[in-house]
Amino acid sequence: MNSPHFSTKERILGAAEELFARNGFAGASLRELTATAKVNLAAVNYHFGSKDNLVNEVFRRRLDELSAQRLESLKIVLAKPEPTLEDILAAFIHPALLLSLDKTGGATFVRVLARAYAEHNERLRKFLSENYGHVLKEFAAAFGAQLQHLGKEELYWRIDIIAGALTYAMADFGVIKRREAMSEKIHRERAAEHLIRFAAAGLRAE
Amino acid sequence: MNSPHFSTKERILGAAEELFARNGFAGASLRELTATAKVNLAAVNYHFGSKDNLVNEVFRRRLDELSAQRLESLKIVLAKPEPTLEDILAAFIHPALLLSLDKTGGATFVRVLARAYAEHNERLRKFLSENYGHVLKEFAAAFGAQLQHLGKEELYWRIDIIAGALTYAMADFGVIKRREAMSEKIHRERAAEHLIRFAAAGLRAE
DNA sequence: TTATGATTCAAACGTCCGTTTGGTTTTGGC
DNA sequence: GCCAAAACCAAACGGACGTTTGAATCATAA
Repeated sequence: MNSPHFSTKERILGAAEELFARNGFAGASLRELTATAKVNLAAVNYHFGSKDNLVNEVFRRRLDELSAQRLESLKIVLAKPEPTLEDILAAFIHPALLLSLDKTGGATFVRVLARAYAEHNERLRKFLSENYGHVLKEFAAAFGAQLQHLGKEELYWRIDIIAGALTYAMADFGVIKRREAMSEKIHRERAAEHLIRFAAAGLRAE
Repeated sequence: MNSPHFSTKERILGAAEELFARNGFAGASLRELTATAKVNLAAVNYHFGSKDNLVNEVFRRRLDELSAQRLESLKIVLAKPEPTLEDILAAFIHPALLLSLDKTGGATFVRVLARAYAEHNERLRKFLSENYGHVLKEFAAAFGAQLQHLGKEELYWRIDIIAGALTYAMADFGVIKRREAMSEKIHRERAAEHLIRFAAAGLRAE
């Protein structure tokens, strides 16, 4: 991860992902972070301007790709003659599943994402909303076309809850440890399937 | 909440619950906390020994009652001739639902609980496991009696996931704001119903 | 080779943190 | 009303924090 052939910026981002996942944004200090990344303490402010902005960039690095994959999957699904709710949900969930199974930090990042949810951090929310809000909007439109009886707000927060449940499910939470890394993939795929069924029922409710 | 007729300890616990929910454990400083509670800075260390221990006591105050209610509900359910998985799940989930609807800080506490999940804090986990692990154990035994084909570990982490999903669902997460406080109660009750169905299916799976 | 901009570095900045101290005030039993 | 214990308080402690500085080092194009 932090091998010397990675650039300083990349080593910082990698270490930040690890430490933010383990200790939270406030709990991870730049001193520990730069020590982990094997860079000078001043490097974070030199390359990223501030710790706050480093947090943003940690998200940007992963969410740019995740959002692109979601939108691409959505586009494919909507091209079908009669796309189902489950199809649209899969377009949203499967890219996150792939990310959580990624071996180069993606799994760690999913935990960072879950932290962001728990933190209710206003500054971070604004950043995420400004930069990735359009993805939620496109999915909301796709769901809305299938659920015309639902109000716009109602629809939005249902999608939001699904995003939260997904994040949580992928983030390896809980008190008890898993048995083997082997079944991790299968477990996550199962979780995604359950989630899709659950979310589809939730969306159709009322 | 922090009216003068509450004791210093109670005012500290109330303010701690609020600030831990809003800023996290590391993010909430004792200076802001004691200012909110309108007590002297030294009062936290005088009454609770340390900030870490204050965190423990915030949990103890609510979880003692929550655990007792869960165990009582479980006892009643197991006295029935043929208790279903849904019955047992309801015994676990309904007390948390009641807590989340409580108007004197319970709703805030549920968010603190969700933070604890996200934090992966080893010290806090140990405290929760030592003090409330027996509740999970009793429920695991009840579920196990109905699901004898499941391995013990498998069963445990399924329960754990349910606890996580419940916590998340009750914690008011998500990016989008709710419409009215009025429908809050109904929404939560619906969420609990969905959760019970979802969890029952998850437990029966495979 | 030299000049220039980008990068790294050790050191220090001021601020805020959790905690401790020592003294003052309040409380409750006699 | 007295006194010991409990509670409260202002002030200070050392340490860790994010950030800034200015000089040293590196890379690279002229």
